[in-house]
Amino acid sequence: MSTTSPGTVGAASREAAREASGEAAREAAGEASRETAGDCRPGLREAKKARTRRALIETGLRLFHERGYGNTTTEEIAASAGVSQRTFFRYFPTKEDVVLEAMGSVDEVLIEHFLARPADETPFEALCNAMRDHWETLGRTAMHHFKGGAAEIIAESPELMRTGMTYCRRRQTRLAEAIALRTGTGPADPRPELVSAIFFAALANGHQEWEQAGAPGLDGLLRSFMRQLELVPEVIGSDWNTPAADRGAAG
Amino acid sequence: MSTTSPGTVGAASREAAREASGEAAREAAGEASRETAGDCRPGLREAKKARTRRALIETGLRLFHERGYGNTTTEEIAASAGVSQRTFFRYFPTKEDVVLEAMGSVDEVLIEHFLARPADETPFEALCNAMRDHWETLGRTAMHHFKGGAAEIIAESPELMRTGMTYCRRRQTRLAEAIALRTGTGPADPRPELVSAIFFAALANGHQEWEQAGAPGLDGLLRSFMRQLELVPEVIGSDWNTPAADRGAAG
DNA sequence: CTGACAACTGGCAGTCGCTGCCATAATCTT
DNA sequence: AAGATTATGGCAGCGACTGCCAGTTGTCAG
Repeated sequence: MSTTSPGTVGAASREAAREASGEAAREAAGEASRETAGDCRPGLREAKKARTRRALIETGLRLFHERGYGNTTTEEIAASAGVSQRTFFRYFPTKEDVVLEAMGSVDEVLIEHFLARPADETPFEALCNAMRDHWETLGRTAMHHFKGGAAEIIAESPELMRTGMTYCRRRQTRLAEAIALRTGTGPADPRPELVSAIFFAALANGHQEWEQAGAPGLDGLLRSFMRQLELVPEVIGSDWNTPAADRGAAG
Repeated sequence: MSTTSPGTVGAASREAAREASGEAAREAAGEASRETAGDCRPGLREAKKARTRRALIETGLRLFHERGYGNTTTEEIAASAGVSQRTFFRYFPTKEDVVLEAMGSVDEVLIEHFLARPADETPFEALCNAMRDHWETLGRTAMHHFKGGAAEIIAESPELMRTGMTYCRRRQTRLAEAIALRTGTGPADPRPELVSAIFFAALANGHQEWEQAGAPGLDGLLRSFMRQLELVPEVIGSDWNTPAADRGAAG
């Protein structure tokens, strides 16, 4: 993977582990494997696990923010969270997953905005508008209180942002679920996943553009995001069939 | 020093190295640093480097194909190519780059088909059609001779295919260049990069779908690719604004 | 041809992500 | 409280990747 790579038997086991953690992420604080059905959390064990998980994420983000993602080792994160490195890797299959999971909680806010958009909007339109709504929320409220707190830390750390964008494909499924929910289609419909993939691809492009422009502030990032998103229909539709040389080079 | 870069610490240096190698890839066999300008290849040194590079790629692909990507170490590749591991990493910043570069040569064929498409087609349309042309070429000619040979090896190894798709974002720029060439726009136009990103995102989705279906043959992969690609305009355009529940849950 | 200079290479030691294994301790069950 | 589960820590180890230094090889002037 980007920062490192797998040890023993290669990529296959990694992928498996990653998916497992993906599912585990959302059942993090509940869901006994016993017959104690539903929401009742059966005990102290689960609570402790949830606490450890949260501690890992918090200290992880903090350290990433302080010394940079690449300059923070998993051992340091584990130690700062009061567990062993071995335990760290029982909670997160890879180091990136700490960032990804934090980013996931940010995505949830986006998803809420997305689901709140008027029903006459196309899924993709709703996504674009939700992005703008989301950003405003981020800029207004999140800067003040420091509760869930992932958003600001990520927003303030270009390196974290980059990590989150690099692996954005792994965030796509969660958004696809929300899209499927909104449109009412079933899990066999490939379209939600596709819109989600395109959305994130556009964001990744925007992020890259933003970095190449010298990362001119967070507003600049939003502008890049929105520009790319707005370009998508133009570029896919029949608008852009300029055979050659229309709006001059460097246009 | 074209292939390597002096890493300092952490992920940032990694990224830098990767981009450096990306540029180096295409100037692999030429370009002295002296004032001997142009195409003249000034010597034995460059030739040797090119030969080593090719050897690394060939043995790398062969070993990946034989024992799997994850079960092949960089040390084995280096040894089989007759160089040290240290030298391997002077040619390729990461192990994946071997696959990526091989895949790049496959992409070149796609790009040729793309550039050969009639001018009245939208860039995205041309891309879709080129994909189909490309695949036919792959299935017909490449299976017979074993010259450049990357295509078949990759096509026959799901693990390599997966690696290539996982990091497909790093292939996007080359394709974007071709798109810009065809449309005649300059490097400041963000649209080629965006189409390229969307194209690869759709492919990645198709690949994922294909894997989840149990990887039903290469024709199945092409079908998944094409299906996703064809869905893109439908999903982005105004066709799909089903507020809720139209074509029944479960697809 | 030769010697200075630059680029290329190998080897070593070390860091870090990540994993399997096993003994121990904590929690849950009855 | 005994026994069955499950979480944890520590250790040893693999493998990707890097910096450093010394030795080799191609290059180019004289």
